[in-house]
Amino acid sequence: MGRKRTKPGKIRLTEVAELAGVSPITASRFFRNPEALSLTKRVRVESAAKELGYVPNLAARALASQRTEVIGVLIPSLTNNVFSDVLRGIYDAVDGSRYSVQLANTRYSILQEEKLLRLFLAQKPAGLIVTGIDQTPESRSIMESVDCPIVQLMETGPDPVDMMIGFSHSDACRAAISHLFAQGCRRIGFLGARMDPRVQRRFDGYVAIMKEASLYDPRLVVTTPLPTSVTLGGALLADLLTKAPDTDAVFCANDDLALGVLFECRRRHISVPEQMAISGFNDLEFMASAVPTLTSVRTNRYEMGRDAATMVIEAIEGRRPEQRVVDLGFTVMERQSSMRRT
Amino acid sequence: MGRKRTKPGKIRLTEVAELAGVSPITASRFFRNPEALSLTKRVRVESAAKELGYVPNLAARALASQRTEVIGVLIPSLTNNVFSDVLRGIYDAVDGSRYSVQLANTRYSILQEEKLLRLFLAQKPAGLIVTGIDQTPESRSIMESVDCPIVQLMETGPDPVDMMIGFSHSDACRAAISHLFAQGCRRIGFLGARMDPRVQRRFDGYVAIMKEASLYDPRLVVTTPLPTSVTLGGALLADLLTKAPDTDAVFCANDDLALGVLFECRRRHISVPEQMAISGFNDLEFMASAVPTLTSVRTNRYEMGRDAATMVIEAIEGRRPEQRVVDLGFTVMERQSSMRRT
DNA sequence: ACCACTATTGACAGCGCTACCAAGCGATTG
DNA sequence: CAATCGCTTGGTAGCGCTGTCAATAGTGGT
Repeated sequence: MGRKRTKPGKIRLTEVAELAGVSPITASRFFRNPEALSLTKRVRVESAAKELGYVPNLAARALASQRTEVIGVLIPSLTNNVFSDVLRGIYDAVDGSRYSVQLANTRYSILQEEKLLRLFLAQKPAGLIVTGIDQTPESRSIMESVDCPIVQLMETGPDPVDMMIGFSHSDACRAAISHLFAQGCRRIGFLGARMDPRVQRRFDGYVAIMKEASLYDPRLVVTTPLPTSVTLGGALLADLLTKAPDTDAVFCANDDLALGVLFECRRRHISVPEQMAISGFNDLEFMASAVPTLTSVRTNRYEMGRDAATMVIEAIEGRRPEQRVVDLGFTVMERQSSMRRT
Repeated sequence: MGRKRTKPGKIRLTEVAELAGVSPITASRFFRNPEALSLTKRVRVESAAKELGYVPNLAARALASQRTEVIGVLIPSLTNNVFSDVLRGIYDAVDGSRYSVQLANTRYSILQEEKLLRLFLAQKPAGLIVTGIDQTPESRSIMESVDCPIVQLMETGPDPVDMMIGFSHSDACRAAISHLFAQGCRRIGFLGARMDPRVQRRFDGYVAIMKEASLYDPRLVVTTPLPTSVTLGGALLADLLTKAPDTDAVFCANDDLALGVLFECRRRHISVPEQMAISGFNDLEFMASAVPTLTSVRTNRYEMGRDAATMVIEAIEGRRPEQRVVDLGFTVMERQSSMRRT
């Protein structure tokens, strides 16, 4: 004999089936596809399960069925407010479904992402949500050869692996710069920290529109690979003003930087927006209540997470969405920090 | 016969064992306890596994061993910066170990927490990290009857279920109020949002020290069950000034509120700290770079998460920590927003 | 040389559940 | 009235791994 037998107190599917007077396989079906049972058996199994307090053993289920009910989520950071909003959306959509979330943090490394991807896929997740469209070629081909639904998050672009939900960072940045143009700003600086692919694309949008207006000047650009922070926003503005003292506006690649810029302007007695217009990006909650209120680009982060999870779940259950690529758009929230003409 | 046989391409432990020329059980031991093997077999199994690209099937392992390598984490919110720092600590400590994190969000509901706890424990996690010390009696007895290590996070208190790591919110609040006393403040308001148990204990500390100084006045207290935000900080200050126009300082139960108060003071041309001293709580990054810089109580959130996860892992592996209750303390970061006498 | 003892290794029998196939059954059809 | 169909139900045989125990090999003491 192998080992000591199962602890007698343990409720297995067999016990439920016995109490309900059906075969184990029928009881099993009840939990996976109740409609397949006749009404009488369905009721009997249900009450038996409730009476015994049965909880399915997920490990056994996964082993026998070669599938799990786990949705893997790969995000680059847990700290960034942007991702916590996205995550909240994902968890809200997944809670209440039969699925659960397995979260992993790539720390902005696509090599780490590739590693985690392999790890996830070895456990046969039901679905996958990944951040961005800049996977390694290996990651890409791993994802393409896998048979679970995948959503790429945060950006839109050509050539989705499977599904995609996000918006155009480049266009969003262009819209913010256009707004600054309309306010009469010409020497518009670009501040960026942690140049991840999303920030890079915002930067591309900035360069393009500035060049189109023949206003591009490399001295107006200050970026750093350091992680973003409010303090850093102040430091980057200081750099910018050293390189280009005639700067009349700054586009900050995220809102933390914008807040830091606002504080730095106060410190230096630079009036906002008269001497310096400011635009942030993401429209975090505090932007609307700063003094002056801060212009930003609203992105639909919560919705992005929620809809991504919903798309994955629908696809798992065989209901593929009509459109594989969803653009959630953005809105330039024009506020005091950039309103020169009113 | 039951079903179609395993897809031939699939690498199982058996294949690894075969290639290495050992029995499957020996190969199995290699992955769980390499030291138990002789050097030769260890090397042979290792290279065989690498050559075949073997990845263990966790479902099978969990089923056979009746254990998992999952650490369940229950937190009340994904949005709050405080928890994202804690989570980052947890993930940092768990990444690189054999364990993985299963995260669930209680949404500040202890009933939800109880439900999730049952769900987790049914899957036999290797360890558990829960937030706070205010579980329902049922949750409490469930946790006590379970045999995996458990860490309670965020607070210290008597009577841990198992282990505990945090600090005294009441003492931390008292320390901040003492500092405001030392600066000559007497009419010190308390602003609180989302009155979760931690905030409640900060409030208890406030009431106690104010009463000791015979300065307690209910008109100085403004709280709301609404979730916290910067905007809300401004609104709460407005309420406070209506009820108690002679307020000369505010203690904000978190930093978002403090930032909102700062902005509201600017809006109303109330000078900080001369007319109004401000203290926040948690010491988020932006506090040090606001203008004026904002006083806050630094809490060691990242360390809390990291150490909690480390304690759980150590305990799982049989190395119980000497002290079951760890107090990580706090530091009042005295900054411009409260420095009246310099 | 013999024995107790430890360090390695292997055989066996499941862990709890589900995929696959087939059988039972009443209803429908030619 | 037999053949057919669709729906429900059950039997069988694993899914890939590990706990338990026994067997074997190696060690040093007397």
